[in-house]
Amino acid sequence: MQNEYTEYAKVFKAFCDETRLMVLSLLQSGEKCACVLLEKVNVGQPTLSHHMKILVESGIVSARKEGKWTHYSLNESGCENAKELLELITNVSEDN
Amino acid sequence: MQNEYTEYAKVFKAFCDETRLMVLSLLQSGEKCACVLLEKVNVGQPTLSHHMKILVESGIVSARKEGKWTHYSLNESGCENAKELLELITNVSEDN
DNA sequence: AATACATATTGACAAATTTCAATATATAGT
DNA sequence: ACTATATATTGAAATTTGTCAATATGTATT
Repeated sequence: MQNEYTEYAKVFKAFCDETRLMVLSLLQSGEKCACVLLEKVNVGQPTLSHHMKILVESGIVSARKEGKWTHYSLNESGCENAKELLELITNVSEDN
Repeated sequence: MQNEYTEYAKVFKAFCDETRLMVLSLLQSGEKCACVLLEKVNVGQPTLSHHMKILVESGIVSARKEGKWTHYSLNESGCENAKELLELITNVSEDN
């Protein structure tokens, strides 16, 4: 294939791994640095880094570098976009 | 792991494959039988059947058997549930 | 500049997912 | 009962994803 849905799927992939969901849940209470996330989540540092990359690339999470640290936070417009996509794909059309 | 997020992830997995997104999009205009979906989607019959199983088990789609045919449709409460989960996981908490 | 620390990248392996061919099941029509 | 049709299941191959160990990069501190 390789169509519009490929792009949509990429967004939803952000949400279909339990480690990523856990990270998102941690970010709901505000920006967190990678080292804090690492303490809470049960994976090694390179694995977390990999998941953060997926979250950032899907637009759901923002990264802010500050000295040695990387601070992550929910990207509100990215989250909005995900919600809109979900609406788009699940809403029943009027003229059924 | 194996926690609440495992269950959430299962719901989002329904949306993270482009074939499944295409099927969902087809179902937006109303119930369709598997044979109709098969014509539109670029995978073989066993593969479609596999995807439909995932969609049904995630609660996003309902199946209705009628004679030889299986008719699939969007399950509105399942879709609602998915939207609520997405809210739940992306909403920034007040007391940030 | 040397060291320590935080994070990212690479490469390899393991596990999960997608796919198909072959086959099974179930129903309808003859 | 036989045949045709629609869908499901099984088993295997191919692909993708998640994981870790090792290493690289980049920043701060001494």
